[in-house]
Amino acid sequence: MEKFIVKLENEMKKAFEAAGYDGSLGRVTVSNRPDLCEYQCNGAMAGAKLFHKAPIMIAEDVVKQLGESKVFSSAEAVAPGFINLKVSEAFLTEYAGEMFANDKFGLEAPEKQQTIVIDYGGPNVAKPLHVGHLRPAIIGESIKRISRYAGHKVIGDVHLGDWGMPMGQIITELKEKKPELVYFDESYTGEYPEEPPFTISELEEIYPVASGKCKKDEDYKKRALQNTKELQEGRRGYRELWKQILKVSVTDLKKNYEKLDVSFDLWMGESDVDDMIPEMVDKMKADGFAYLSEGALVVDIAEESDKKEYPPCIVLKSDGASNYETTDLATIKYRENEFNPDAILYVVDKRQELHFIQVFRTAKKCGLAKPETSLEFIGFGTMNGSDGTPFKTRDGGVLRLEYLLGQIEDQMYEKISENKDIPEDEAKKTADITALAAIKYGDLSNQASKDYVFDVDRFTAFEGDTGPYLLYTMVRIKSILSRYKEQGGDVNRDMRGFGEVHPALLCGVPGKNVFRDMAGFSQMIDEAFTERAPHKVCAFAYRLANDFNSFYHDTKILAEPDESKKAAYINLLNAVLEMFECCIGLLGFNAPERM
RNA sequence: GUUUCUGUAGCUCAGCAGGAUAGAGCGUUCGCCUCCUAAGCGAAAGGCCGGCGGUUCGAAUCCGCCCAGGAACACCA
Repeated sequence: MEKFIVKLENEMKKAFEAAGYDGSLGRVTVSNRPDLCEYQCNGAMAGAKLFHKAPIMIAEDVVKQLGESKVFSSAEAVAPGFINLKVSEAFLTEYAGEMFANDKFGLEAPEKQQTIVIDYGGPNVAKPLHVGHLRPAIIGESIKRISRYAGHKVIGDVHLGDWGMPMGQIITELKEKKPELVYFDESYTGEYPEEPPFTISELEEIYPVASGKCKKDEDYKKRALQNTKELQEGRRGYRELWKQILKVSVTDLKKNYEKLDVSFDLWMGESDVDDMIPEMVDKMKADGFAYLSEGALVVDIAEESDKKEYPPCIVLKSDGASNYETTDLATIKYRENEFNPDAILYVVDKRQELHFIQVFRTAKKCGLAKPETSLEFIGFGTMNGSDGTPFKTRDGGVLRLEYLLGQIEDQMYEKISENKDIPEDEAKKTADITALAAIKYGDLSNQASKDYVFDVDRFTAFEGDTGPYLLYTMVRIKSILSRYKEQGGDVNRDMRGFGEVHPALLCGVPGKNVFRDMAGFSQMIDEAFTERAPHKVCAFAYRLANDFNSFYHDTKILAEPDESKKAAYINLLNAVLEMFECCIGLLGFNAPERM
């Protein structure tokens, strides 16, 4: 079904054309002067030059045509040429009825369903998730959900860092510590044990040790490089050991992502495309794109329109080994072969932009990606502490994600248990839900590309424009609905009832605002999807919550003596709640029953 | 140095296919719980939208030049 604003625009277009002007002038926007009108059209001013006429005259001509309009209850021309509009309640009601009778609140399926691969997360195996992994997980997950809701086929890939030097380092350290392990016996030909030779916490300890030794000890580093090479070349024991590293690590990562309510369709990594590399590289050479420069195999990516010099893309290092660019290129090729996507989105730290420019250009130039595939870099900004510098623990180390999460959950728990008399296990559960909402909303309500300040105190304060505020609004609705049910009311009402909505719902300004907010839903989804902008969902939900809370404040719902009016209110509550559920679902969190 | 991003209220941020009086939240001040959860609602104070020019009837928004801060700039991912 057509978007609400489009319906308004169509009405304006007709009026412009009937008055003898260009219909394209009839663009309608939500008013920036709510004291004067609900919607506005500034087309008369834009048309002044075109038609050599004073804007106010054009506006008046158009307004005259709207006299009979069923869409607008009022339209006036205001100096210097604004057209101020209010929608008719009948029209709004009709739209709302239709909206709730349709799936997804009347959101139209896309003209063409796209296949979109989203690459987000990007954790390294054998290393715990830390605060740096929070943003890609939250933003990527939300973009994935929004894109899917918009009607597209979406594949989320965690894209593990599971290949290369760190793996060799771990093997080296393990060999030093436990040389007796069967994995290191080159003459061994039997089956390898099922049980991993380490736990996740042991594994997590090994890597920093190995990495530290590499920096100090040249000889150790050489061995690590050698072991990396042997792993990549397929030494049997190393491969088996590596599989164990992967297994233990992925199990742990899944557990952690699950806590964040973040999930991936694919758990692939850099290693998965390793065997595609030789062929890919050979072809790049044969086609004349890749050549040796300073020992490394590179592809030039400079373009005429460039304002600065771009270094070439290094496809193979001078020792012949692959690097980050190599696996990313092969991964593009893999995704093209496997999914034939319309777009591949990379939700990664914005500091990696140059790398992705290199990879994208190389992929297009060498035909790894088809020309029409949209390769998009969605860079997010740094998460800073309240002092404005990158988020660190007090002693300067990286903060593990689970500690951060736990810390916020604990604070939430305290707050909840001091406010309300709730059983302990429910309080704990509610605290976890609320903490996640606070973190996710706090992140997503800012534009992804900007750096943002992660202020634990501000998030746990949860007043104002926060996730918990949304949840609180929802909980209030749920509370009324359950009471209504206790009193014998029918809560599972049919939303089609809005077709004959009770006039009482719209007569007050707050009620009408709630309806107008909801009517903008499909427009908002459209923008959030095309602009990859979850913060639009936040802004929408926050506005709806504000307007709903005003309505809530001056409407006594359960105390309403007129039963039909009360039923209409309940209908509205159901509708608003449903829309909230949808919005927070797109943002990646849930609401508790009570808080 | 080059390129690039950012600069909006004391703080954290929206707004940027140009439009009326630049919006929120926090914080500050003042109201509102005999009433469905006050994690709420209502109101006030607080701004030469980094600076200077330009385009335009009209600029936070578009263009140019400055200033300040961040980031990236070939074999780490």
